[in-house]
Amino acid sequence: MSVGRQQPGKRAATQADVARYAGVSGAVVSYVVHNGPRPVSPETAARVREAIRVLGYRPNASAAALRTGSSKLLGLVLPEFDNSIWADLAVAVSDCANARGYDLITASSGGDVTLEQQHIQSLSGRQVEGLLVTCVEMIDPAIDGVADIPTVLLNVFSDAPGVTSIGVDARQGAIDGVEHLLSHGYDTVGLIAHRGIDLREEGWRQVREAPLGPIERDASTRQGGYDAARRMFGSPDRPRSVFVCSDMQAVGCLRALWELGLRVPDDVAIVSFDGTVDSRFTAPPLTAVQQPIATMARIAVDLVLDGPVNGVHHRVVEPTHLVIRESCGC
Amino acid sequence: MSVGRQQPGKRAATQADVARYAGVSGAVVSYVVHNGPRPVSPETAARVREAIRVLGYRPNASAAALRTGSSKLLGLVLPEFDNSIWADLAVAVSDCANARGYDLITASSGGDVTLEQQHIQSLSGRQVEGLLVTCVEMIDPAIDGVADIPTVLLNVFSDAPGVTSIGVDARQGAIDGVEHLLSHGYDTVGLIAHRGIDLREEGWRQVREAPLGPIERDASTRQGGYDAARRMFGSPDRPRSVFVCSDMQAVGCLRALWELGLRVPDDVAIVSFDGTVDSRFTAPPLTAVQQPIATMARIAVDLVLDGPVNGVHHRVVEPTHLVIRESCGC
DNA sequence: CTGAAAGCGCTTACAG
DNA sequence: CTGAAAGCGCTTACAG
Repeated sequence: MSVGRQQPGKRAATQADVARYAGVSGAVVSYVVHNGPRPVSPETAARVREAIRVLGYRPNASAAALRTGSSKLLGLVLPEFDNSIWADLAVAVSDCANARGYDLITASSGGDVTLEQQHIQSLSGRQVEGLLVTCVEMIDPAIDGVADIPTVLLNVFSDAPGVTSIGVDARQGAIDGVEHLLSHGYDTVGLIAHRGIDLREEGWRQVREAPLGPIERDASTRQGGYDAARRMFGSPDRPRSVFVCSDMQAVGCLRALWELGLRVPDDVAIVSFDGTVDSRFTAPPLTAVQQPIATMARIAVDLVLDGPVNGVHHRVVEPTHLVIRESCGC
Repeated sequence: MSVGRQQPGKRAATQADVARYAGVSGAVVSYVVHNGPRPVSPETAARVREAIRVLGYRPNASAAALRTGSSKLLGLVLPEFDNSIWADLAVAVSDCANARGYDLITASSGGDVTLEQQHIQSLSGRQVEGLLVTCVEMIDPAIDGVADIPTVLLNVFSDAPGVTSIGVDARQGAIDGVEHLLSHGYDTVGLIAHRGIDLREEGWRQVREAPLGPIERDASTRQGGYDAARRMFGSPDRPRSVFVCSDMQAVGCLRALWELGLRVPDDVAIVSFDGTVDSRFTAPPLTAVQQPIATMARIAVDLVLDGPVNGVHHRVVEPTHLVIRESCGC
């Protein structure tokens, strides 16, 4: 059984071990591992490859990184993991990174600016070649002090000079979602919002002069959406429809409505924001303003790797896309 | 504005830069950064700290890793990310790692054994000090060849000598879930299972001599659960209750039942396996056999870091815990 | 086509 | 309490 061969304390083979075994110099080992930059005769290359196989040699990435200054590592900092939108982003970024030969270190700040700052410092110490940061706060001082690392802010709308950011037009997305509900003839559109400032909330306010309905703010979690919905729909003057600022909150909202015996979309119509896989499998499936996560991930990775990034104000805004499912009553 | 200070091309400060600025040797810089192992006078230390601050010095982790042989990096390989149970595991492992001063590189194999193998090789090249692997196959040859890295298999039930693994008693968990349904007096208990061999399926079979109900196998995703449920509950001889082998599949199943106009638990009672946060916020919330993910993550991290691990057959089995919610009809 | 050697940025005995 | 120096394992001009 192959796994049985695991033994404790075995020292990893080095380039020098391979060179000795194959009777060549370390340089040649490097040449065959990287297929260059100098040519190697087929016979020698074969001997080296055999030695690599026999000794189980894997080049020490730290040594290579130190020598070349290239760690082949990207860093991703997220507010939290327990939210499909960030989990989706992590997957998408990881895939893009891998496709370009990079590994990804992901760190979650739990919404704590201090922790976020620590992670960024730690990642920069690891000489990551690019840093993707989804800030806890709109513009975050933590990205300061890592000026030597190409950084892009994700899902944040910074107009600061010298900062590159990418995100959707959340205000317009919210407007699209709210107007879709209005187009169904619902007289009121409540809002379940995040805590803190949010362009989605601004979008909702902007659709009409007068408020469209009640607003409840809570955490961007299932529980937050649940609590907000219990408050909003527990009273008799509940709105006829609601725009929810994240899929996570919408999942909690759906659960609250179910408990209250309110049917979706018959009693309450819902449109949510994010369009993660969660929104496709609720009952009923959620009509949602979809963020193009995969596209944003790809652009962000390309940006940090191919720049220009730092010191350049570059602001990529991707459009959202309303996906009609059943929760809106279409 | 602090972020405005980002400039392109700035070279990161090195230990030598700090030493020069503070008028000390590199050794002293190292001593104050690590608070040892040699003492430094308070005045000198203060000067060094000032230099570090001014120059924005962050020690090069690659150089330190190369010198000490300790990368302070852990590796986690998962089948896929788009499943709450793995996302939860990634969070839990990341937290444990961070608490011990380690960063985590997470790689997802997408269920592909070749890709899994590549990731393991890549991670081992990065000199990760521990490797946590959730195998695509029950016992995986890919963990071979990295004998110098402490490795533990997660959520896998290997009796192979020389392999350390940790997971729940899935067979017993399934038995508990199925028996709970039977205790409600339901005459049939269907099974929505994973593809491939699965101890949960064995547990379900083991409860009675005769089959308890129909079985449908599909992917461990929301879509897989949805498809399986459509097949199982689309026919008139549908079971009165069902045990679903993962929360993801249960979410899809709930959606299918909703489409078919079947109420939970009145028409169909459900118990699922995993107990992730998803199971708490479905409508109705799912009674579930809960895996102690945080506990397993902690034990796994402690094992790879404090061993003994490789070459030792050590098999940690954690109990599951049935969490009663509403989908079972209690 | 191949080898000897420098140097990436650290940490840590060793000497003072 | 501090410094000079070796060496971790690579990659890459440079010389042959």
